[in-house]
Amino acid sequence: MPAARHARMIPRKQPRQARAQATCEAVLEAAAQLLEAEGATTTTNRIAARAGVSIGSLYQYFPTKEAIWSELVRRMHAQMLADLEDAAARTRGLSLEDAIRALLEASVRYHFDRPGRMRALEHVEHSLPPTEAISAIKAGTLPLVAGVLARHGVADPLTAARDLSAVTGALVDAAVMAGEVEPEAVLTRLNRMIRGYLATG
Amino acid sequence: MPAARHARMIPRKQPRQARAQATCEAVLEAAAQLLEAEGATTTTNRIAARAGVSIGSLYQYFPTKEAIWSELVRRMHAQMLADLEDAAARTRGLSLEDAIRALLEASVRYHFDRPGRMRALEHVEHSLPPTEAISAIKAGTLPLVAGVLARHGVADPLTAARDLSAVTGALVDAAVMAGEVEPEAVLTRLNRMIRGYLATG
DNA sequence: AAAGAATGTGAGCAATAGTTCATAATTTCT
DNA sequence: AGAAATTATGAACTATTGCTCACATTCTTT
Repeated sequence: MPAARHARMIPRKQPRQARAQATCEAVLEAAAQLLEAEGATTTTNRIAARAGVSIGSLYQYFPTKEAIWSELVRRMHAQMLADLEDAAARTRGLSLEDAIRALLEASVRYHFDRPGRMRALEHVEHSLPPTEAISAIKAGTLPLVAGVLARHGVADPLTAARDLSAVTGALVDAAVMAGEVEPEAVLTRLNRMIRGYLATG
Repeated sequence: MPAARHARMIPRKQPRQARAQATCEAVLEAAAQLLEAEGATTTTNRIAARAGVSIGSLYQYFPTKEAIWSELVRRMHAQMLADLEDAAARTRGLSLEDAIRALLEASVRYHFDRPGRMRALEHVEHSLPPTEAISAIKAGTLPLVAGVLARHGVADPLTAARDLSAVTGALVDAAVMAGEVEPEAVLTRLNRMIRGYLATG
């Protein structure tokens, strides 16, 4: 990580024209592709090149390389939260089992959608200074799941929600890495686990 | 990642005297501490400094920085395998439930021992070229667990072993990150999950 | 004690890659 | 059309850092 002389803390410009917006999106998409293919050590110059944009343009909208990863991570979590909110809204009146199945389906399908990208983003997130924008979103995800669980009488819903998300992510990752391509099979196994987890006594 | 001119592929020297062995150990311990504290971007010069050794000495025994991470990861997996073998040996004649409890206990306690270091090592492993030495150890871990499961009549023991290890690691990590300090509580929840997972029908 | 082997040292090389800035091109505004 | 604002460019600067090597020190052997 050479040179970071003056450490700019805020983005330089907000894109005002559609052209600038397109530049931002191109940078983000190129960054995501390179992150997945080469990891976080890919260079800003390579990102700009793949985006078909000059390195100067990149730095007009992203103050540092980390800011690019940060925005990608933020979007991932935002998308996930939206999907979960969507699923949670549909759980009214459902049995606990069906409610959980709905939440799981949203989560599992999301993980299965672009497993490589998801993994890579989760990976960079660990080596990123925690952003307010990201923390806010993540802070919303757990209570959302916990709320559904609580409404169905699950004890210690916050811990349960935490356990469930951890287990879901891990199982899907392991399955994908082992070459599984069928979300259904993973969902079935997950459901068995969670049924056991929630079984009282 | 500047300068890597001639890309040495084999270690330079094997330590022959006790003094050299101590140097190696000091480097590895310093590297582990710095990895946990600062991540994989910590510098070789810092590692040498903390080890109380000159940078030249470090490079006498480790051809590259990655080789240091690699050896740390190798040792982690070796230790884990040893613990699991130990536990597996004790499962003869036990019920499925007790056998799994024995394996889980070994795994959970290991994860709880130095959670930060474990997490950091698992993290670097992803960004490391797969070593033969490491692959060999990992290739032994799964069949070991699968063997115990198979002996107790579990269907698809390899998948089950994979699922169980993934879930165990994830649940412990999540619990530790959330501030839990009691292995027992995590073990209890894990056992409930796994009982559900293995329940037929 | 002397030779030879093993180990330790650290200033400095070489290359990388994050970031800037002076300038040009394009779009929007009046 | 002209002015002003926005956006794009990319050569180059420079801090960083993985790693080497010529030399000094310590240990082992005979």
